[in-house]
Amino acid sequence: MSSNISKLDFLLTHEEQGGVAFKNVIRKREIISLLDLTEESTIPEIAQSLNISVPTTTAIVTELLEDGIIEDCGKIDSIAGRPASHYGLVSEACYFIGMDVRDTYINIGLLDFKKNLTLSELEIPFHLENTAESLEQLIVILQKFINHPQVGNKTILSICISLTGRINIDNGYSYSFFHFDEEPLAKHIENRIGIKVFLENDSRAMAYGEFHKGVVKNEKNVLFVNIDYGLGLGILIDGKVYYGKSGFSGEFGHIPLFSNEMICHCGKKGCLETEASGRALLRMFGEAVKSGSVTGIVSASSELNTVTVHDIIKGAQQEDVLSIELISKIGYHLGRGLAVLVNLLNPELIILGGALTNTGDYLYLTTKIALNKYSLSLVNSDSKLSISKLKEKAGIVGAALIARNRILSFY
Amino acid sequence: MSSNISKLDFLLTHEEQGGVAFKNVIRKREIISLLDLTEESTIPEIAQSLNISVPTTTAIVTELLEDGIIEDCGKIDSIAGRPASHYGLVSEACYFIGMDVRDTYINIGLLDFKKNLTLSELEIPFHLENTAESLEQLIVILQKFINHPQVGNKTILSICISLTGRINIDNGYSYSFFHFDEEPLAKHIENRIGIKVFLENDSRAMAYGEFHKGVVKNEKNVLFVNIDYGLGLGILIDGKVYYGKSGFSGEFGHIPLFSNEMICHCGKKGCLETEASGRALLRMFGEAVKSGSVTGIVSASSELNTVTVHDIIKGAQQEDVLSIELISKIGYHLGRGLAVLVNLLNPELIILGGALTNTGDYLYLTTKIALNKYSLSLVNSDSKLSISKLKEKAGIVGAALIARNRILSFY
DNA sequence: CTAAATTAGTAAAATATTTTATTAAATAAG
DNA sequence: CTTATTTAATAAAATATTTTACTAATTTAG
Repeated sequence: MSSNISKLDFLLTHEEQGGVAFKNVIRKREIISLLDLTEESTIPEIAQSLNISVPTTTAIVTELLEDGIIEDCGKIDSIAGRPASHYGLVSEACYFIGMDVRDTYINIGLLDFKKNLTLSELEIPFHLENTAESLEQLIVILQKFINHPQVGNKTILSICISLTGRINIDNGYSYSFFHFDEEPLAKHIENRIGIKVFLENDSRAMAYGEFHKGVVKNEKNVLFVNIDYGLGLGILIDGKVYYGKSGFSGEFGHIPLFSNEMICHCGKKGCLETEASGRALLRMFGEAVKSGSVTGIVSASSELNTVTVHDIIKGAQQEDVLSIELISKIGYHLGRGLAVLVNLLNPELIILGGALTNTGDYLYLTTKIALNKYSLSLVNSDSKLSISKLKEKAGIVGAALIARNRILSFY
Repeated sequence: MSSNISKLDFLLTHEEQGGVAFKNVIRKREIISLLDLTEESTIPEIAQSLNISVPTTTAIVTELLEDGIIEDCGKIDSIAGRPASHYGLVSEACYFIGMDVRDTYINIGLLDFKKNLTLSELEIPFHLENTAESLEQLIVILQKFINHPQVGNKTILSICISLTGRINIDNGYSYSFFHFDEEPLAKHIENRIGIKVFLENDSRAMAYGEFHKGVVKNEKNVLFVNIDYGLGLGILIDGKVYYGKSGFSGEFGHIPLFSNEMICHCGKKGCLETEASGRALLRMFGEAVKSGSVTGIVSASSELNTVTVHDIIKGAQQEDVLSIELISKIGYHLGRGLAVLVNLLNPELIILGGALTNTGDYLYLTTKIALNKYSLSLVNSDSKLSISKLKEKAGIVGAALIARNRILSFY
C-alpha cells in the first residue's frame, strides 16, 4: 500500500464528532458524493448544490486537490462569461476489491475510485465447502490478488466478499459458511489481510452491480432477477438496495404460486422455484427424457444424472428442440412470477440475469408474454424488461461497488 | 384564520435559496423534525443531533419559542448536574385537515401540530359521482367544516383529501374522479378554499395513518393490508410510503395467485381478490345459499341481491355459521397472499385493516395459519401480524398527517 | 474590433459560529 | 451540611463563513 493513505484517513473513520474540523470532513464527503453523481462539477455548481458560499467551497476544493482526491479537468463549454474549471474524482486516488465466491470458482476484480473495473480474474479454481481449509484457500486467493504486480502498489481502501447464504451485512457475520468463530468472518479476514472487509449476499451483490454499472440509468425502483440454478431477487427502492428486516428480502424463488404437488428443496410446496429455475429445468428435462422425448444432449436415460443446467443451455443454443421448449416453459412460469412483482411494486425496470438468460429470446419472449398476460396492463406498461449487461462480471463489480460505497458512506 | 400565520411563513415556502437566512430556515425545520420524532429534547441533545454548537442552538430555539412554535416543557429527570429544559412542539401552533372521501359518505378531521386528532366528523352523507355537482357538494362539506366554531379561528396550514382511484400526488391531479379541467383538482379546491390542498389515494392514506399513529412503533418496513370490498395494500419502506414508478404500487388484490377460472373485475383471471376480499365473500355467500346452505341472514335465495358485505360481517358477529365459515376461508386465502409479501419483502410488521378485520379471530386465525404454512419460516418468524388500531379513523388521520408532513417536508 | 454583458474567482469587510472560560444548578460523597 | 462532581447555560474571545466589492476571462452585440 502506498503512503498517501493518510490523506484518505478521513474516509476510513466514521466517528461522529462535533466541531468545525468534523464539519469539514462532512463537507469533503458531500463534495465527493456530488462528484460521484455528476462525474464533473464546477465550484459554483458545488456551492449551490451544497448551500455553501463560493469562497468556502473554493477552500475545500483546494484541500481535496492537495489531497490528490480530485483533479481539475479543465475549462469547458461556457455559454458566456469566464469559463469555470470542472473538477472530478481522480481514478487512481484509491481502489477497491470485489470478490465473488461461487461453488466451484472465484471471480475477483479491482475497481478504481471512478468505478472502472481496472483488473479482473475470472474462474479461479476453488471449492466452496464449510471447512477451515476452504476458508484458508479463499484467503490465499485474495492475498495473491493483492500481491499481484498491478495491485500491490495501490491504495486499497476496502474489500467486499460476496457469498451465498445468510449474511449479516452490518456486523460481517456469515451464518451459512465459515461460521467457526465468535469473531465475525469479515473481521477474521480483515485481521489476516490488513484491509477493511465487508460481506454481502451473492444475489444482492450481482443486483447491486447491475443497478450501478449495468443497464440501470436513472431508474430508482428496479428489480434484478437472478435465474440460475436457483431463483434470486435483488430489490432497489428509491435508489437503495432493500434488505428487509433481517436481510432476508427477495425470496422470490419461494413464493407459493403453484398448486402443484412438488416439494421444493426449501421444504414447502408450490414454490415458484419448482417451476422456474435451473433446478426445475433439470427436473423437467429428466422427466421428458424418461417419458420418451428425443434430445441431442443424451442418447440414453442412463446418462441423465451427468446432465447439468449448463448442458441444456448449450443444447438450446445449438437448436436442441427439447431444450428450447423447456426453457420457454421456464420463461412462461417466470413471467407469471414477475407479474406478481410488477403488480406489487410498480417498478421502472426489471433486469433478468443469471445463467438462463444466456439462452436469449427462448427465455425472454415467453417471460414477456406471461408478464403481459398476468399483470395489470396499466401498471405493466410502466415497467421495462431488460437482460443483464454485466453478465458474469455482475458479482465482482457489485461487490467492489459495495466495498467502495460503504467507505464513502452512500449506501 | 388567525394572524400569526406570518410566523409560520417559513414552513409554507419551499424555495431553495442561498445565504445564512435560508440556512436558518433549514435549521428551524431540522429542529422541528427532531422534536416531531423525539416529542421532547434538551438544547444539548438538539445541538449534538444536528451538529450545531450549544450557543447557536440556543439562539435558534429562542427564535422558535418567540414564534410560538415550540414551548418549554420544564426541567425533568437529571441524574446529576444542572437539569436541562425540555422543549417540545406547541399543539396549538397550527392545524391540518384530513378528508376521507368514500362512496356514500365523507369523514373529516382536524389534526393539531402535535398530531392529535382534536375534532372529527364521521359519515357525513355524500354521494361520490364523477360530476361537477358531486365535487361542489364535497367543497361545501369542506368549507362547512372549516367554518365550524372549533375550527374557524385556527391556523390551518394545509388539507389532504383522500380519494379512491388514480392520483398523482406531485401535481395534484385525480384521474378517476373530478378530472374536468386542465387545472389539477388539488389546485381547483385550493383556489376555492384558500388553503393549500394535497391529494392522496385512499388505501395509501389509511396505511399512512396506521404507520404513524397506529400500531407501528419503531418499525421501518411495514405492510398495511386493507381488506374491505376490494383488497388494497400500503407499503412502508425505510420509514417512507412506497409509491412505485407512477404511484400504482400495492395492487395486491390483482396478483395472479389462483388457477381458478374466475374472471376478476379487473379483467384478468386468478387474481387474489377473486378469493380474498369482501367481493369474494359476497360471491361465495350467494353460491352457498343457492346450493342449499342454511344461514340466519336470508331466508330465501330471492333476497340474495340485497345482502351486503356488512350483513355477512354482522352475521359472523352473531354466530351465523355460514358467515363464519366463509370469512375463515377468505382469511386462509389472504394468508397465502401474505406469504408472498413476507417472502419478498421480509417486513417487520403486517397490519390488517378494513371492514373484514371487524370479524376478529374468524379472519385472523386462518390468515395466520396460511401465512405460517406458505411462507419461509425463517423469514416469517421475523414478521408480526397485527390488526389495525385506528379502524374507521385511519383515513382521516392518515390524510391529515400527509397534509402535515408535506408542509413540514418529512415525507 | 470594441464595448457591453455575463459568469468565475478572489480579497477584504461584515457577520455568524464555534471555542473556551465562566457561572449556574443540581446530585453524590465525605 | 459542606464540598466535590456533574451537567446546563451564558459571555467573551477566537475562528470560520458569508457578503460585498472587485478583478478576470470569456461571449455577444453593434
